[in-house]
Amino acid sequence: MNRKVPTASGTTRAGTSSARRQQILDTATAVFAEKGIIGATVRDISERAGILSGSLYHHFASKEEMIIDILAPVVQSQIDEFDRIVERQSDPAEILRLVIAAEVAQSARTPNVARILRQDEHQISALGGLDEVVQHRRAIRTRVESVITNGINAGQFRPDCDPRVISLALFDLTLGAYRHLKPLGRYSTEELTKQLTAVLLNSLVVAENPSKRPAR
Amino acid sequence: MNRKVPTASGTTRAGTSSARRQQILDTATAVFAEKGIIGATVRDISERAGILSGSLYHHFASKEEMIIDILAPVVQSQIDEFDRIVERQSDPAEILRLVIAAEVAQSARTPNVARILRQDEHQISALGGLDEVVQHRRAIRTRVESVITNGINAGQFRPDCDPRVISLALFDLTLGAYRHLKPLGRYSTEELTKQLTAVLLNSLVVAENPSKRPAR
Amino acid sequence: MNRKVPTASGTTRAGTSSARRQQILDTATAVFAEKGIIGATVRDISERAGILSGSLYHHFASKEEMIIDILAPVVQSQIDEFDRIVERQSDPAEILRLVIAAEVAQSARTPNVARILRQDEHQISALGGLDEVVQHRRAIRTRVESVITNGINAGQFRPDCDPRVISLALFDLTLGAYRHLKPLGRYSTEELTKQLTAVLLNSLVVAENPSKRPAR
Amino acid sequence: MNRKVPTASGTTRAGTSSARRQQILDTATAVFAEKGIIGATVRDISERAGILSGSLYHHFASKEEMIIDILAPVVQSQIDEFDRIVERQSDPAEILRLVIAAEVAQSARTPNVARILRQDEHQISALGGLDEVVQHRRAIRTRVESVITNGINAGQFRPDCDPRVISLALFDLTLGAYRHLKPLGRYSTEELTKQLTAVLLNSLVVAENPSKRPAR
DNA sequence: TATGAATGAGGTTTCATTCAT
DNA sequence: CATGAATGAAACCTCATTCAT
Repeated sequence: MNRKVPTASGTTRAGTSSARRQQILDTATAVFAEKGIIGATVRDISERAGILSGSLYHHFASKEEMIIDILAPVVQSQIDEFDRIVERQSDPAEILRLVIAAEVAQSARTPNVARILRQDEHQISALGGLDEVVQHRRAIRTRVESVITNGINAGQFRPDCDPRVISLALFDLTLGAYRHLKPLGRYSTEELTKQLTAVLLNSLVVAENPSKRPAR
Repeated sequence: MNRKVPTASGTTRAGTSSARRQQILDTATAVFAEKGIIGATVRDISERAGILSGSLYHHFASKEEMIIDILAPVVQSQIDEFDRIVERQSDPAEILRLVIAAEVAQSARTPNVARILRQDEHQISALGGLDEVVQHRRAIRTRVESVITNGINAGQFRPDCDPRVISLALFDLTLGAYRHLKPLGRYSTEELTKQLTAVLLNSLVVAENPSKRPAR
Repeated sequence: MNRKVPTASGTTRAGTSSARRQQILDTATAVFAEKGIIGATVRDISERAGILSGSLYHHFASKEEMIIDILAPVVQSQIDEFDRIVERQSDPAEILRLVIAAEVAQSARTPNVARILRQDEHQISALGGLDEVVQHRRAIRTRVESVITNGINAGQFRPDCDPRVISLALFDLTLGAYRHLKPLGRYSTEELTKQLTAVLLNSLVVAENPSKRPAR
Repeated sequence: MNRKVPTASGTTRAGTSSARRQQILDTATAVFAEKGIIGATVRDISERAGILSGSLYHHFASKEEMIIDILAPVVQSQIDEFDRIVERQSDPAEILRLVIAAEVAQSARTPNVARILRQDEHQISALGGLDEVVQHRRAIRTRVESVITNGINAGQFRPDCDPRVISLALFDLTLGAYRHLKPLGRYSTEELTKQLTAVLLNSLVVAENPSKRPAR
């Protein structure tokens, strides 16, 4: 029981990770995205999963556990991705470019989770038991700030840009990416990445000479 | 906060706009901002207002009415402001600059409302009875999109920028402005406006020649 | 609001101590005694009180609070009584006599509470939030043990009596007193006290001479 | 524990008395004693038995059947023992002495069952299907009362002792015996029997002359 | 206007029990 | 015999709202 299933992260918890469980989790993700973490009732989820509400508790200890199991792997993978990026790259501009690409890709892969993270930021903070998730997200933001600061100190980024403002902007914009992406929107991941990279980096990188304008 | 706007709609019902009513509304705004529209209970608000929960209903017909009375005037004033701007200005870049400034100023004036609009976007859409507010906000966004399209058509903005992306980005960033502003943050309204204008316009405006780079 | 009503102890809590509250509390005491702390549902209580189950929560924060508010004053008064006794008396036999009388009197005054304390000892220990009550009861028992030990050391009580056994016996018997008392049973408080005193003290007191046999 | 008594009734249904069944029953007894009949869930028991909760129902038709199968044999053996005693003895004092000894011995043999009988008296009465057990226990008490009455009528016991009080006291004290017994407590069965006999009989037997005091 | 009691619908959760595999 | 998924009733509790005083 509870063999470590590759849930895209090491977040396997109490509940068994059966196929049914994952199926319910997917349903729940959609419902949470549609109605919000609080607005979505356990009955909403169970009905859509073709189950009685009490039966959910065979798979999950609580509504909160469902939410954690939905969000934690994604946030963890964001951190992992970030780690991989800064491991391979040292150029601040390049790092930011890759971070934006990664975040947009994540939004494309798990749009419902992105929507939840964006819409229910408040409830997530207040939920208790999601402290880990919240802290992880804060951790990434802080590290992106550092990257920007490094870029400024290296003379590569404009000194009049506040790293905190830019960092928050980066996540504000990439988190909302799901609104533009297929199938709902008209953009592919790559095209949207280009757009957002342009918005965020053009304002940041010092234009040494016209031929080297960073984003097109 | 919340100068007596014509209430933007016929939503004013039972309660006349007494001083007490406004005082409760201010308290409610703070509580909604802190706990979210759903998370904040009528009792939370009444306790903070030094009143019993039942007594709130002498001033407001429902929790929903409170929310409407909090949000509608602000959103209406955003529209009015926008109207005033496009009335006086025709240059797209200049319009965007002024819109950004206006939005940031609004965030500075009513930070709690900004926080509510940002955090509870979802509940606001789903609440029913706030359709007006929701439509107003959508209306502004559409009109900003038009302005950007005009700029592109006029050759002033880059053709590879999607007006919808930029428009959403503009509101994403300005709505979150309250996080940087005093008294919580370190920025004055003007300084933050400069930062955000840089982020948004640098990527947009065609750099005809170096001496004309739009934002510093 | 919440003026300190003389609840027979200092246990006034969050909920207002209105007349209605006390009335509900009395009803609840009867229901708890009949069906047991767990067996009695919030609906059982509210129905008998002529109220909807949700309305109980206007008066009490939780079922647990009800239980605490029922038990704590009685247990506290037991402690107070015990304090008063040992203040005035130093003779161990006399103390025990008075303790037995006090416990029986308590059982007569609040038979339902006695029944709850006796029947739901287990749930009370496990409930959490009743630690105070549980510890109080344990405290009295320990102090009665000391009194018995003193009696033994003074040569007044038989040395082959275990204070712990006698102490537990004393509370076992007096707690069950409500079963014999009017109106349910056939005994008055005084008569039953006599009976139980006989049972407990005859075995304890060293019979110095026939004319001084302790209980009749 | 629980020698294969003829089950005292026709309650044995689905499960044959396999070794596994008895093993689960022992586990259940411990859990019921620890958490109480209601507090102990079927899952608690099954977990401790290393089984899934649903699988319990291959051995028992219901939770109630488990309880019956735990309690009935013990209560039945108490009755049998009592029968054996009154068969051989006619002296009321001697009968009581032997009854006390038998009850304490039972408490020593099956302390968990004793604890259940003592703690969950209420739930047992209310459970339905345990009527037999309840009636058995009541039957013994009534018969002990008769013995005491006989003793009074014979001039052997004090006339001012109420048989009902003494009878209840006897079972109150012996049922609680498990609290004093090894391995938890410090007493052997014999020593505790002596103590309790002293408490109960000293108050009862008419002291004809000092040399004949009944209990030491 | 304010109070305080009450409503009633609905929320999350628990748990004994059933049953196909 | 055991599993694991599911059931369904019922438990405790929340909360926006109403209303007599």
